[in-house]
Amino acid sequence: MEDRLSRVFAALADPIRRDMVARLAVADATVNELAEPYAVTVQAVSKHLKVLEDAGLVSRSRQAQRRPVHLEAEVFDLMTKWIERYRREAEQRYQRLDAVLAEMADEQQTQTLEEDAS
Amino acid sequence: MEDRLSRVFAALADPIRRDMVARLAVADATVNELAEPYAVTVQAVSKHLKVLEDAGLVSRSRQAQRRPVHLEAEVFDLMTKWIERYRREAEQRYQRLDAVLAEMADEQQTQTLEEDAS
DNA sequence: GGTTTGTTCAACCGAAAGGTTGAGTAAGGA
DNA sequence: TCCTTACTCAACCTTTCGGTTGAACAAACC
Repeated sequence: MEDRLSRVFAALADPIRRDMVARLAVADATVNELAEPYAVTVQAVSKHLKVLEDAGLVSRSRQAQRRPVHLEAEVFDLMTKWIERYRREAEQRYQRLDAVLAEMADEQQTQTLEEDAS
Repeated sequence: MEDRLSRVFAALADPIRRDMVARLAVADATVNELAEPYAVTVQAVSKHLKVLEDAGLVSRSRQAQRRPVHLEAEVFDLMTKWIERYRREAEQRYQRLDAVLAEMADEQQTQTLEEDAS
């Protein structure tokens, strides 16, 4: 799974990682702060952060022994663009189908009216 | 990974599945049609489709022996909403930081001007 | 210099993911 | 009825994932 988009989607497929992203949207946090609410070891959280970092979703600086984690909002654009593109196509197709069905209904009604008239 | 959002993100973390979604955005297709371009067996593609179906991204009907696959565009909203929510928060926070930095720069300049005046 | 705090690295484990082959089912066509 | 087409199920294999424990490193603190 080497490509960027795959890494980003995979990173957000985990509930703990999504929750960390949600919390990081509010404020930067250290590894220990992030680990606190979850029923897993701090090492596990450290691994989760590596996944998020490899996906480009977060960056880490250094502050004494602490490694504050910061959310990188730009990466979200990648996903949004991908999603919106295909959703739009699919919706347009759906609307075309609706149009075709409406046209067929119209024709049907015209036929019925002609029958009534005869 | 029982929750809906996790299943959707996980489903789209695979390049083959993302490509299938891209093609299904253009037109419905059967399992064999979908399998054709990839260097994997049709059974593997069948498994991929099950993943997409469990995530609610596609639905399947029946047409003689064929099982046409159809893209369900609504599920994309779930993801988009999630992404946009946290991106917006993170961006606002970034802009607040910008404002603080700008303010600090202003104060710095004011101080410099005062020093110049004295 | 030794200890505490914050974090990562390494080795391991069980479960799930993504692939295979081979057999089974379901429905049209000869 | 038999054959072919379209697809799924079952069993298996290998790699990755998410977790663990235990040790190591890095920087403050006493």
